[in-house]
Amino acid sequence: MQETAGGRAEQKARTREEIKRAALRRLREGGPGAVSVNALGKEIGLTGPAVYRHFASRDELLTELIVDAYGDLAAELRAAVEAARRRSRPGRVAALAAAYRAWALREPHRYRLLFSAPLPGYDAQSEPLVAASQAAMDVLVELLAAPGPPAPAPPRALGTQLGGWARRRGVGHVEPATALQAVRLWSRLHGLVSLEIEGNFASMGLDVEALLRLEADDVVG
Amino acid sequence: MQETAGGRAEQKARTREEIKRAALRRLREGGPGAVSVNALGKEIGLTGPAVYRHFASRDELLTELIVDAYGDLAAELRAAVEAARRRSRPGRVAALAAAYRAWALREPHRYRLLFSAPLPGYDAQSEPLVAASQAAMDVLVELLAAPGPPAPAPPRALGTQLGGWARRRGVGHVEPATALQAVRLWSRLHGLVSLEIEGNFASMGLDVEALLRLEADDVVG
DNA sequence: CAGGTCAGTTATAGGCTCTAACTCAACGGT
DNA sequence: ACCGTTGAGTTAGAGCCTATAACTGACCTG
Repeated sequence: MQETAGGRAEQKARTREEIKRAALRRLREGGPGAVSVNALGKEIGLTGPAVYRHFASRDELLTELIVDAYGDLAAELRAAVEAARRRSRPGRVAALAAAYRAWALREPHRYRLLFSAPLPGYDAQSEPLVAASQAAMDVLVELLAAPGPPAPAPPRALGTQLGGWARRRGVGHVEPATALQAVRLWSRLHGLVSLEIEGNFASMGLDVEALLRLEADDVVG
Repeated sequence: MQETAGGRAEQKARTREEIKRAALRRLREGGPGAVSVNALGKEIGLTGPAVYRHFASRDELLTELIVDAYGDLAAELRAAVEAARRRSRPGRVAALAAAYRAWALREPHRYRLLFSAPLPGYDAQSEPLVAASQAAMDVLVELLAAPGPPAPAPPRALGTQLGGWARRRGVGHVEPATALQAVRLWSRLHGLVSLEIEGNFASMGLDVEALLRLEADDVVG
């Protein structure tokens, strides 16, 4: 052991990462069912139970994978928006949409992890998960909150709800109309991309990219 | 045994149904992970292996649950459209959207079964599954193909793809523009409803019904 | 250098899917 | 009316899985 330098803490961190890498590998190759604690241990030269020194349970490990995935997705979206910063507002939204889809197509196993509860009594409402998810949502909100043509006002009741949400989240300056755009964009992205990933468009020979652009453009007007 | 009349075939059919009912019960109460062949058997007074006389594998059982669920959903949508037959076209679309959401909220465990692969190497592309899924999609297409204001034409390439799809499916009379509306409606419904079911709107206090109406109106309006 | 900490081990409990081998009641042909 | 076949049920067991318990031995600290 101790091929690389570092004390116990560093070694432990390295092993944790190694386990997570193995988990992602197996997730990619065999789906969530293939991510078994025993198999992960074996894959990195440990026995099964040893893994429990690093993760309290399989749930904890998967939760961490989910949080990481949200982080990666958010970073990718942020980068795409940044790269398109010279383009028009609709152009930036289209760039974000394309990046969203590209990430999901590149890592469908991780995208699935985010949006379909992989566990028996899994709690998607747990603190860190909600936080991670909202961090990704923030990218959309920020982009849409940038100066641009005024968004159509939401119906009265929805407007109140969206305003309340923005206030509770500490972004009270965001207009309800903008928040509505963000929600619409998010749900449209997710709808199209998740259907595509699960193969529901496979038999249709559709250019989902074009469809996505259509839907994204329609959100920002 | 043999409380009710019937020969071996009828008895067998009854037991199959009983197993499926137990599976739905456990699915509702404990998620996909709780649908174990052993537990199902016990629940209806059999040993675990006996269940394999009726279903070749757990996969086969789940596949049948999925096909049934698609059927139920399609029937419900059809009924909603029928009940709203006196209303305007947008009114009928709104009714369908509401019915879609209502079904999903009433049976989230079954909705999840439809749209998130619950199994290791599950094949969502298998013949019966695709057929069942398209039967549900047909309800949307039929509704939108009914006489109404002309839908905006899709971009050239998308139009070609949608036309080809309609032709291959034997509904060549359906305009590409109509097919596009169906796909947009479908993906928007799924996006909103699946996010709602997974709790992603929970912290937002949103009236998803209103949001859904907005999105549906936007497709036909 | 003594003592504690902790990552690893083996053994084990209890669950799962699914197969094998067997039993025995009901059905159908003669 | 009998008797062979069918088939729905049984128990036993292989080979996975998650997770815990008890133990070992290397490292770090005082």
